[in-house]
Amino acid sequence: MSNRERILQTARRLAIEAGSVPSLGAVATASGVSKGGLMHHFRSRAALLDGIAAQAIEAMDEALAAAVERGNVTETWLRLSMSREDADLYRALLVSFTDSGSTTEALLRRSAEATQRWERLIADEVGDPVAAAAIRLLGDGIVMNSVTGDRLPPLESVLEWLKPRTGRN
Amino acid sequence: MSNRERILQTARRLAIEAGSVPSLGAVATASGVSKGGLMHHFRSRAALLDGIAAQAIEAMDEALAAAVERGNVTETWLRLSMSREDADLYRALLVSFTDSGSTTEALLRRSAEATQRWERLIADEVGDPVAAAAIRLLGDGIVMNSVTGDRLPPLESVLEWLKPRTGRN
DNA sequence: GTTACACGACCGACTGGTCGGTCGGTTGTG
DNA sequence: CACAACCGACCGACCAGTCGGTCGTGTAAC
Repeated sequence: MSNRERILQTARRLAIEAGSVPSLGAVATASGVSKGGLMHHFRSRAALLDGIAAQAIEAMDEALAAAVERGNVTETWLRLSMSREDADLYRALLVSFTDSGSTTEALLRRSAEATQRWERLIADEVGDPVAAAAIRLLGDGIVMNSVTGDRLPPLESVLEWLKPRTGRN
Repeated sequence: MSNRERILQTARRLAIEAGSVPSLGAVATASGVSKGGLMHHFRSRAALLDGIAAQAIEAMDEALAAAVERGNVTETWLRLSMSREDADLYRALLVSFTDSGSTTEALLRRSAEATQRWERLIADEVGDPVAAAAIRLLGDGIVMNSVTGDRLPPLESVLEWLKPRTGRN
């Protein structure tokens, strides 16, 4: 594995653990490279965040593409939203974007595009754009709620509740 | 208005504008008090966050209490979630909680309690705990989505979509 | 009625520490 | 030699929290 990849992996893990992407020094140390080494691969903090986000978006794209073939995009979306690890990562990224002034315009745009892509996949499955938007937003809400660790309704009951409103009738 | 109140108001406004609660110095300056003056009223950054959150929670409690009498808790919940100002404030608070190490245990608990309170109000109205949870999470998702400024489906269509799944049948 | 004192509100310089980013230099490989 | 990968000391900005001090007011002793 290249050092660049190792840095990305480590940063991802630290972000999940800490709830936000830690300092560049911390990421460098944990990755086993010097600060200069990190800066060689990522010219700024924004570039690092960008890299982590790109990785996360790609992973979600792949998971949903596989779900399309299985015909359970909605379930996969909600299941991943409930996943501790993924939720933590997405929340950490959101925090890092919002908080620092290091948000790239390009990153925001790519993030918005990914969101639209995923919502379209859901819409293709449930056949109703409003339902698709609601399901996507429901997932985002689930992600955000893991901050306080609230009890969530089990996935099955949510899908059951969703049922009469989805599926091409 | 007391200086304490003025600080709280200013901090709230800055948080909405900035997407996170700014530094104590910035809040102090914008409030027209010195750093020491701010520290006199709020002994730590955590205390300030706590104060802002308490204010926000109280405002939401009042809005929902009024909605109960009007019988439109669900609509009010979603409408406030879509409100630019409220969404920005809640997101800023969430960011500040997650990011810094200054999250109070008490604050997290009070926040979780408020969440439960609101979800119960929704459940009372729609008569289905799963639907209530979904509606609450939907609102949270809407709040989080205003980061990227995605287009949201209009409130009316969401309520329309919700209709067959709510109301005591 | 004035002097003395206590007290809360408020001030702003300062401290200790963190962080993003820079830079001159070294290593290793084609 | 050239060039990319990598190192780590260093810089300046910033930030939360501290501290010694000022000022106005209420209160009580004389």
